[in-house]
Amino acid sequence: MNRLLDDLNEAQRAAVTTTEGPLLIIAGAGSGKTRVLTRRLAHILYERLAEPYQILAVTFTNKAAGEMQQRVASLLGGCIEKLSVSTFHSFCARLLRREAGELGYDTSFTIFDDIDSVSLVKSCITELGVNVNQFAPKAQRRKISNAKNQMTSADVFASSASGYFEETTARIYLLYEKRLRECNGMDFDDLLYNTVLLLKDNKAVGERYRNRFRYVMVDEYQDTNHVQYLMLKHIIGAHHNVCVVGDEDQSIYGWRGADIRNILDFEKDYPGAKVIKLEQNYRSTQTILGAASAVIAHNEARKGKTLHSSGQVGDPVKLLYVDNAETEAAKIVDYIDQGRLDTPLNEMAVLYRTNAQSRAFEEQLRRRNLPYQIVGGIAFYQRKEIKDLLAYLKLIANPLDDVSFQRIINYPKRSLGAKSVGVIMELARRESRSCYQIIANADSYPELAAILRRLMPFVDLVERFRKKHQEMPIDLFAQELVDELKLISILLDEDKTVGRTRVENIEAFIEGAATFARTNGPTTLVDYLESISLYTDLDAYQATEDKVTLLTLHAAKGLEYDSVFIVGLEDGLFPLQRAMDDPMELEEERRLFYVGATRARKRLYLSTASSRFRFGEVMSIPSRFIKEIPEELIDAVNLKTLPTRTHRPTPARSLFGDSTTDAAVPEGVHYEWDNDHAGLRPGRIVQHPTFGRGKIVGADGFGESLRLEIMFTGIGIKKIMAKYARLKVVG
DNA sequence: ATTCCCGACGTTTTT
DNA sequence: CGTCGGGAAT
Repeated sequence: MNRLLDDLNEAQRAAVTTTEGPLLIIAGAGSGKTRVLTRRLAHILYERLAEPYQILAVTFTNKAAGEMQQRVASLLGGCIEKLSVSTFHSFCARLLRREAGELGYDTSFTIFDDIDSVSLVKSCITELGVNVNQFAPKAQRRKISNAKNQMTSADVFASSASGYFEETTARIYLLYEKRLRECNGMDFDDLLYNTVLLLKDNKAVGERYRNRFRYVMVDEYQDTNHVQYLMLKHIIGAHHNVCVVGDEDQSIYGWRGADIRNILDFEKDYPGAKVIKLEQNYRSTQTILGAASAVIAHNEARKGKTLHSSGQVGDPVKLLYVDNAETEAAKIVDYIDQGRLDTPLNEMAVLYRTNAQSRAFEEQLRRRNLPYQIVGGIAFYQRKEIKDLLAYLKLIANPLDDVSFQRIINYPKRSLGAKSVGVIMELARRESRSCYQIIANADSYPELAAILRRLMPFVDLVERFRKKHQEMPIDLFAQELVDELKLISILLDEDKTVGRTRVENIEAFIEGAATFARTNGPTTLVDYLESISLYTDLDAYQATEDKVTLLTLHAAKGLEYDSVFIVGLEDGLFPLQRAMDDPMELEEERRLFYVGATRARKRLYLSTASSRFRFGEVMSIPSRFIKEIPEELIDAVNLKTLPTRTHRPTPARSLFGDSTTDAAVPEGVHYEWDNDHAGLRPGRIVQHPTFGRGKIVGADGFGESLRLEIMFTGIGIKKIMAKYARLKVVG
């Protein structure tokens, strides 16, 4: 009677039809999760259990949200307006746009992206006169972010801080919050944090949303962090109709605060919860699934489930031993080229641990004229030229935004350097106004008399465009701004080599704005900026074009390909060095491997290089994950040339033991290197290029992560990473 | 004020 | 290796 239940297995059908009360769906890789989610949504609507606007469905990426929305629409034969399938962040942004006043923000608040946020932290650090070397803006911002993800306000953080370092972080946090508010800005974390504040503490607002949403659905629940967890708690009404879908084996965002306990403890959190496991894998061959399952079985923190493959046995996992990153790329591109005979390029993907690894593959692919696309890397909207242009738009939309102000007040050059900006900032602080508000009234401040002539054109420009922006579509607006600033010719003059691509990026930006204007009809500048802030490169990715895809393992989550190449499988790279001493982090790396391997439908290739350039040269040994795959599933190919070592050791390398300088690496799999920095132990006297002579007084960690405390004469104790410092043992 | 050069420093993954 | 920031030179 209801075709929504067609071609679903029993577990899937149960998941779709269990609509009332808390429900946990454990969805193994390739088990038809998206299908279940969309059918479930459609089922609720089809059965008239709720109106579209009464359902809240959240995912982690805009792309996933968009796809889900579309699939539900096509299941129900029409477009579903008002169905809010969105990301956590965009849902919160929309809610806050409406309710910002309740928290004392203006509704045109600006969303500070990562870069903006770090630069604000940095200026706070400078303002406090704190040593920037001791308190790196990025690290501080990370701490603030972690705090917010735990719903720890600056005040609470400050009251529990002890010791100089924590107390200083607390001061930075407090000032950062103050400045952020003055800018009428929210960072990414605030979107979630403030939403929780509202839902929790504001009776009227909380009630409104709790009454509205009759059904709540969350995808990728294993990746939710504490704030997101709280947000759900506070938005779910008395009905407790909450359905979460996830897979603890695919939790790979712990470093961003995701708390795997959310999914592990769901049944405790929501008493009476039903649990449905989807264990039938429809994607991969038995071999691939067997390899992935064998590896993940080494993890302790699991609910435990067994995936069954319905596919064929398939080819063995191919394992490549190569000399270095270049040969690795060359050989893999060989395989890609050959594979082209029966697999289209868009069905092949190269997965790596760090973005930096993409370069070698790009080179090889370009050399062979094989089309490719990279997902991720430097996000489009984070490019300098785009950020600059965006800063104009942001300042026009929000004159309180001092961060954007500082970015563009002297770009293009207006002869307003650090000194002038300093004067403006001081005035701003004194008058409790934003920088822009100060210069908009520059003539009433004698301090600005000297630079008045240089300020006026800038104010004039911003004012003219502010008046304009409601009258025209956003792309024309941006175009006029670019023309007015003469950005194109400035970019071309500025830099011969990258100027051209920057201009192209500006053009692409305007193109994107045009698309936005076309699809969203008449919108405000604020809406447009919001959509950009929450946009990621991944959202634009489509595997439809006939191109090989290069992407990180993280970015690959949720995607699938016929052939998958997981490269750089070396201890120290994958798993990363820092994860190797910590069992929890190691488990996360293992899950990452599991995610990667289960992206493959038919063929899985792994590769490991015996030496790889990373800050000078580092020898490496095959990833421990390789050994966790049953041998009978692997077809190993040794492409190493012997003898291997032809390079001369760099200064840093000479610190390592001599075992690596042996000319020939034995045939096959096993080679090791001395992980100790010979002689770098307490008591020794060392020579440092900048600090001079010093005595090692403490050591911590080993190998790559060896940290030393060295007492330098006349300087004091310094903490130094042995792998970076060019230390020489002298006594 | 701007430009250019050098050294320090860091690198995971991203909504 | 690349980026970024600081400092000196123009």
